Amino acid sequence: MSEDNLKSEFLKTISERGFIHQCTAIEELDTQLSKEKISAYIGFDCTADSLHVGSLVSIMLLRWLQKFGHTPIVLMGGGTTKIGDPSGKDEARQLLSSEGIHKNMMGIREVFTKYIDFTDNIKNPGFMVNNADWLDTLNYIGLLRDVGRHFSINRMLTFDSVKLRLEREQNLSFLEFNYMILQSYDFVELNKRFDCTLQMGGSDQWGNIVSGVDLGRKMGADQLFGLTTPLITTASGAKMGKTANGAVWLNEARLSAYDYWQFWRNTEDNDVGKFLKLFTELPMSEIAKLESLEGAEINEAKKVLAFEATKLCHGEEAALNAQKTAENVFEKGNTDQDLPTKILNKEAQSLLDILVEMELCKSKGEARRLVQQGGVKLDDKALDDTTKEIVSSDFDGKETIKLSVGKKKHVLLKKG
RNA sequence: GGAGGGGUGGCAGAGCGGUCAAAUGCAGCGGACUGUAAAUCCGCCGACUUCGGUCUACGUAGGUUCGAAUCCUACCCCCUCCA
Repeated sequence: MSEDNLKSEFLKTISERGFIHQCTAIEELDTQLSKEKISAYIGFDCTADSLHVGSLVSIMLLRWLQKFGHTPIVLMGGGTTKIGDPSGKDEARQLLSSEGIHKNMMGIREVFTKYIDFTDNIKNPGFMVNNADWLDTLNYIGLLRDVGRHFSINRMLTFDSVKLRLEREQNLSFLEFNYMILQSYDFVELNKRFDCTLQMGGSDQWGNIVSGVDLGRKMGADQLFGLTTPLITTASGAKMGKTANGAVWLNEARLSAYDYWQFWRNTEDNDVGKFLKLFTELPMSEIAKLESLEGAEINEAKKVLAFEATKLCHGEEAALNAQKTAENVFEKGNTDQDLPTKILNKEAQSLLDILVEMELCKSKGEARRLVQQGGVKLDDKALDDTTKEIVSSDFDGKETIKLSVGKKKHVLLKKG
């Protein structure tokens, strides 16, 4: 079970970069991986039309897999999303319609094309499959006889996903109880169809994955393997992936490249090394150097992290732009054309309205409070008048002025 | 089917006729200190407001009362035990 003397390049790399939490039969898997190229998959829910950084560990894992010549399979949970995974959830999720699921799948696909090569130009192109393709047409009796008989209720009750619900006195519907069976079946089906022998996923998926491995053995599939990634938390213990504005999405429409860059730039000191290993492809030697920076110097490492992570997600150009904008705004205190801009068409426009409209505040009450507390600045001068209107004299002859909330949220105002 | 317990703000969890826009903790936001970090301290944290107030909220719908998150009735949902 040791991770120290791995032979395969893939496992060696992901191990030293901190991707491995648990793994079944790691030695056999290592042997297989060093002998031949395999196919491996990770399943993704279609509960939203984009993915956020919470899934980024999995995405990077598939990327590494492809880099080492193996074939990454992205399994879209078009079928299982209709069920809802109870793992890690206190309450049953709302069920989604087929149309909603389809729309979400399209959005997620877009995110993946940035990390995985799906084109035929290489010998191991990745591909996406939708488990609705086989789950939708399953026959109940058939499933029970072929698959259901291999599952022990006694055993299922011991899995965390189920146990927690029971212990916390939260309802667990039969529908959700079946999720594990379907996910296990997915694995066997993927093995049959594409010779897929490895399922990866987050540590919360361990139970589901192990079930799949078991089911494979019982149903006479090839030997299957499972590998999970650790749950990534920040050094202060919070689940990573939240910012002022909510989840950190991976598509531009949901979160701009600039905000994405900012998210990484604001990493806690103690996380920089960990994040560089997981979310960039920089060589380990370079990461070690960056990691050893101390005090204010570690900000340089954070910039590298932000640039590399943004480059992967939004491209090099967007990453450079974000970096330049940030330098202008934070280090030089200037304004920058790349900030979100609001064009003022009216002679005088209420400050509170602008704050809400530009999503700097959720309500006018909040905006008012913010002004009273000195959190709103116009060209770095704090405002204290809640009835203020922006008029042309505020521009002081300039084309644009900068409106800020707190230290990190900035917006440009422009005369219309 | 029977008996009991319960549904309160993003979450957890008090309140059990007026002093309740609802204690406390967590999360979040602003300020101070800094390095766009962490920790710490201070302030805020339903909506609207001409800052006097107004409105909407304690599962849903009615009722009692001058007054209800708090009492009554019905319904919905959840939990536990029994069958």
